[in-house]
Amino acid sequence: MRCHALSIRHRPMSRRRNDPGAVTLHAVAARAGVSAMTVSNVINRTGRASADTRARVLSAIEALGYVPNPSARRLTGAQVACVGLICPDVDSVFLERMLAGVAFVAAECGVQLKIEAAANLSHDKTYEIAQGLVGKGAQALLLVPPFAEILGGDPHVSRLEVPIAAIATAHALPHIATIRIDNRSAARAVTERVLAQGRRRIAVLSGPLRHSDSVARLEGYRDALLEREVPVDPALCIACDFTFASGLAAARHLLGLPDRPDAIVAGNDDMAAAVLWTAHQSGLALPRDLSVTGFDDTALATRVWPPLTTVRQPVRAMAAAAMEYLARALRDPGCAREGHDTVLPFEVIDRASV
Amino acid sequence: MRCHALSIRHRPMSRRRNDPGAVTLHAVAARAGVSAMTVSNVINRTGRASADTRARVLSAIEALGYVPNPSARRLTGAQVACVGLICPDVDSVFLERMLAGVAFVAAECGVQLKIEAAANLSHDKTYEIAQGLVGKGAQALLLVPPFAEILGGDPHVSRLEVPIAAIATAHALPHIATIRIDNRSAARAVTERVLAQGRRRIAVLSGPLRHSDSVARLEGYRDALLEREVPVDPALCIACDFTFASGLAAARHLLGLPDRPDAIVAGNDDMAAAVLWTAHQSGLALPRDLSVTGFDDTALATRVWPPLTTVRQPVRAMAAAAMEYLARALRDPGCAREGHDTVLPFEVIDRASV
DNA sequence: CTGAAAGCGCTTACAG
DNA sequence: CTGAAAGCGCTTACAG
Repeated sequence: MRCHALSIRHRPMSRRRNDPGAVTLHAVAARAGVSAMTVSNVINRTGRASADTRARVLSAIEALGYVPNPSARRLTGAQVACVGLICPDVDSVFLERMLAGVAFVAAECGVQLKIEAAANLSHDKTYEIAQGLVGKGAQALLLVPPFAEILGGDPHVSRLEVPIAAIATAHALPHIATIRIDNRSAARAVTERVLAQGRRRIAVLSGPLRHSDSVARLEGYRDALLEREVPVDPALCIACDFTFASGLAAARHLLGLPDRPDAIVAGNDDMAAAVLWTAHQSGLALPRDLSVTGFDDTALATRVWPPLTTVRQPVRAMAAAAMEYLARALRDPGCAREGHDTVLPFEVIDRASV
Repeated sequence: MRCHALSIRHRPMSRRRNDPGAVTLHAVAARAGVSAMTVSNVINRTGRASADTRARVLSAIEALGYVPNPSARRLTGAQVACVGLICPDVDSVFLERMLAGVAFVAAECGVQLKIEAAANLSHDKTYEIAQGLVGKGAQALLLVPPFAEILGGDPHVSRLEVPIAAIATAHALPHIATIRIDNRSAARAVTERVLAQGRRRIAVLSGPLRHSDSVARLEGYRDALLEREVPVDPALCIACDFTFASGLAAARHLLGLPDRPDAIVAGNDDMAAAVLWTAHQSGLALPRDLSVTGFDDTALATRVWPPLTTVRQPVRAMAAAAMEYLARALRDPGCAREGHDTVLPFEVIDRASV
C-alpha cells in the first residue's frame, strides 16, 4: 500500500522543490493526527510523548517511509553539519584506507566532510589550513596522522574554538581528543610472534623517531625482547622513515651483515614488503631463513610473498568514535574542555611470514 | 580590520544557532547597502546586477569572509544535497583510492554522500540497494566498478528516477552516464612498451572475461601484437580474476613452460605483483629475463621490485566529471535522458619493470 | 502531554 | 536593475 502524502500537495505551491515526492514531517503528522511538533518530539527526545501518541507517530513514519531531511535539521543547528578533515597529500595505503573509513562513517552520520589536502607538513601551514577550514564552516576538526602530532603540542589550537579529534595518535594529547590503539603493546605482541618461533637475532625497522608512534612501536619491540631476556642490539635497530625505499636500504644493510638477523620487525607494512623483496633477492627461503612482520595490515600484507603477519588497527571504529565524540562535544561544549582519550583494541593478524 | 556583522545581532534572538558567529547573507546585504536578494543574485546568476552593485556586494563578501550556508542552499533545492554511492565491500587498493577520490570531490562540491557497501554482487541485490539509497534521500546515484556492469544492461534502472553516473566502465551504457578511459588503447599502449624492448613471447593475464573492461584490455593487448605482426599465442593468454592469488597461479604456470614468455602483461597491478614474486622465486633477473606490466598504478606499483610500469587512470578527474554530470542532470532532467559518455585520457607510467 | 509560532539561512517567482 | 515576501523542512523555547 503506497501513500501519496496528499496533504502536502494542498499547501501553496512551492517555488521549486528539491524532491517533489519527498515525505515530510507534516505528512507524518497529518497521518498520525498530531502536530508536526509532536512528531519531532517523538523522533528526537524519547519519552516526551504518551505511549499511544508515540505508537501512532511511529507507525505513520513506517507507513510513509519518512526520512528526515538532513539539510533542514542542520539548518536548525540540531545536527552536525560539517566536519573539516586535514588530509596528508601522500601516497600511503594506510592513509587511503583511513580516508575511505572516515568518508564511510561521515556518510553514515550524515555529516558533510570538508577535506583539505596538505603536502607541506609544517606546523604553521597546518594551523593555517585548520583556520581556513573553520572559516569555511567546519564546526569541528578531524585529524589523521601526522597532523595530530604536528598540531598536538600547540596550546593555540584551542583558539580555533572548535572541538578537535585525532585518529591513530601515539598517546593522549592536551587540547585534542585522541582515538588510538596501544602502539607499544601492539608492537610487543607482534614481536612476541617472532620470539615464539625461536628467533633471537631480531632486527627492527622503525619509522622516523620524531613521530611518537614510531617511538612507541620501538619500545614495544624492546619490551618483548627484554621480557624474554634477549639483549637489544643497537646494530639491529635501524631508523627508517616508513617508506618502501627506506626499508629496502635498511634490509640490504641488515642482510649483508656477517651475522645477519633471523627476523626483522618492521614499523609498517611498506617497509616489511621491502624486506621481503630484499630477502628474495638474497636468495633466502622465507620464512625459514628470515621472519618478517609488518604493521597496519594494509592491502600490501596480502599482496606479497609470503603474506605478512601484521597488526590491524580498527580504522573504521576509530573514525566512528571520533565522529561520535565530535557530535557530543558540539552539543555539550563542556565535554570538549576536558581531555579525552580512547584506546581501541588492535589485532595481530597471523600469516605466513613468521 | 575585522567586521563583527553587528546588524545581524539586532535581529530577534534565535532559539539556538548552529554557529553564532557565522556571517550571513543579510550581513553582506547590510554592509553593501542592498537587499539580501540582490546579494543572492550576484552570487548565483551572473549578470543580473549592475556593475556597481556587483562590485559593492563582492567587496562586502570579501571583507566579511562570507561563505554561503550549504544546508540552507540545499533546503531551497538550489544545490545537490545527497548522492548515493554503492561501494563494493572488497579488498582492493584501486577501489579504495577511488572511494577516497569520490569523497574528496564530494567534499569539494559540498554534496553529502550516502554510502552503501555491498558484498553480494548479484543484480537483484544491487538494484535493491539502489532503491534503498533513493528511498533514503539520494537524489542521484554514483556507481563504481563492478556495479555499472551489474546494473548497466537493465532498462529498469530508469525506474529509479534519479540520474546515474558510472566511473571507470569499459564502454558507454544505455541509461547511465559513463566516465572512463579507453581501456583498449591503454592496454595497447602498455603492451607497446614491452614490444619496444624487443620482447616477442608476451603473455597476458586478463581479469574475469565477464567483465567488459577485462575484455577491452585483452583486445588492446592483441591490437599491439597484431600491429607488430606478432602472432597471438592462446597458450600465453590466461584468464585470471584480478586477484593476487590468481596471478600467482598463472605466473607459476607460465614460468614453468618449456618455452617461457619473456614478458607478462597483467590486467591489473595485483596480478603483476604476483608475477614479480613468482619470477623472483624462480631466480629470474628482472627485467632482464622478464618484463612485467600492470594496470591502475595503485600503491602496489611502487612497493614491489622492480617498480611497475603501469597505466594510471585519472580517478579524481573521473569522480569530478561524474559529480558535475549529476549536478547538471539534476537541474535539467532532459540532459539525463540522452546518453552521456566521457572518455578521459590515461597515462602510461614508465618504471623499471619493463 | 501537546501545540502554535518563530526561526535557521538561503532562493526564486513575481512585481515594480 | 532591484526588492518584499513566501517558502524549503525542520527544531525548540514557551504556553497551555
